[in-house]
Amino acid sequence: MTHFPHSNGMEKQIKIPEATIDRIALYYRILEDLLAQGVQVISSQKFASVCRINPAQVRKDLSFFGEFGVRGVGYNVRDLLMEIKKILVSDREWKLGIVGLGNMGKALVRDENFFRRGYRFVAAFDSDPAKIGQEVVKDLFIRSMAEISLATDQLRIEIGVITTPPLHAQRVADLLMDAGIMAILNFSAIQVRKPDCCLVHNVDFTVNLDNLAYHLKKRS
Amino acid sequence: MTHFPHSNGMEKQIKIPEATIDRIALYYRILEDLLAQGVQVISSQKFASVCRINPAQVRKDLSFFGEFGVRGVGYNVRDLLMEIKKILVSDREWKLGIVGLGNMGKALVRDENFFRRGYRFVAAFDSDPAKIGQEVVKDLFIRSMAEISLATDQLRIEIGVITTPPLHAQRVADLLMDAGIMAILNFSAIQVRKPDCCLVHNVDFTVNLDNLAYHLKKRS
DNA sequence: GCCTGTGAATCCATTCACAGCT
DNA sequence: AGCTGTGAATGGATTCACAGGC
Repeated sequence: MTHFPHSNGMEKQIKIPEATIDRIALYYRILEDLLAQGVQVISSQKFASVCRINPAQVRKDLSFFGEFGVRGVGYNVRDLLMEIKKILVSDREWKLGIVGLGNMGKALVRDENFFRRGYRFVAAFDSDPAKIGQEVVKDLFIRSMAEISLATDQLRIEIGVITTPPLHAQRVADLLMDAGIMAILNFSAIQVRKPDCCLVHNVDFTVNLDNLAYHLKKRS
Repeated sequence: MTHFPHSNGMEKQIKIPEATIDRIALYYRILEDLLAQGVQVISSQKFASVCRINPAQVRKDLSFFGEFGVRGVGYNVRDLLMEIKKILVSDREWKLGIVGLGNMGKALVRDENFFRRGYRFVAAFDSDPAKIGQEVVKDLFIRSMAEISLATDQLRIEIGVITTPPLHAQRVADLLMDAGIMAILNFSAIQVRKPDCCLVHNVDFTVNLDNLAYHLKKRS
């Protein structure tokens, strides 16, 4: 939750809002587009209008991490992209292990967005004996659940992705955490119990739909 | 953003936090579990500990919509479930149309969670001529993009789901909005431009991964 | 005694507004 | 003149703490 701004070591720690991290990830994606379009320099004003947020928000978000702009000018798109890459630790690959190769699991490992952003599925596990040994995508063979512990260690898996039915999810999460994994992206519709040291993000699209439905109804 | 609490009409409008709506959706899922486990009554204290949030938060969230508990006792699980069902408008079906039947699109229409929560995919569209006519799931045949407008109207589609590549996403969103759709769940990695009247939720798992990666790094 | 419902207090995030640099 | 970086002000959301009811 805290950070040494400007990376020169000894200042007081500053709390960085969680929302800022997520927006920075968004900025990264939009800066990529701008660069592809040949934009070299952009003001917080213009950039914010592309992102559909407040210009001061952009400047404040970036200011948590350093001073990346030029007064009177704006931000160099390529440079800012590189800075954000460092902030988000997107300047290296992250190794993922996925458990549960049903429709959703398969869709995720085949989704090239993960690869493009530096996320590599290096292992896949399923409890269905019929699936074990299947090559779900080039060079990725489905392993048994019993292999989770060893493979996590040997392949240095850093983030676990759970796409099993809810009933198995807690057991799978425990296996992953026992194997030393500190971060989990959980697509199963349960709240995973976990120690404070482990990070878990839950993804449930039907919650998004409930939210949309609520607002649709309210407007009508 | 506003609501008439207790549903008797003429009180001043109260702003309901967006986060409250999302938590209410979470409560709904957890109450289903509790009911399945045979729990009949639960205090905000116990319920909050299951949800891993603050008890006052639970009570405050619910209080925006009415008084559902009994002082000195707690909340009746079945009754609260029914009340939340009404709040979230989960007491009826919602019709979805999906555009883009790649890996992710197919995984979504085959995911039984949507069905269980009352969300029905009633139409599927893709631009690939080879896919048109395919039965992607029982009774759901892929249509051409040209049919979006007519089908949306005839089938009374209420929410659009976009699972196309980013390049097509804006065009698809425009088609859906032109056809009168007021809510979109967008899985493509772009920020959709839209009028204020239309609701759009963006889903990008790689943003979740970026967030996890950031925190993993910071801790190490 | 126990637990809900809620105003008040606190905490956090966003936006304003301007000093400071180019 | 133009735009960043940031303290101060505002606006929201969460939590506290207790009055009120079972």
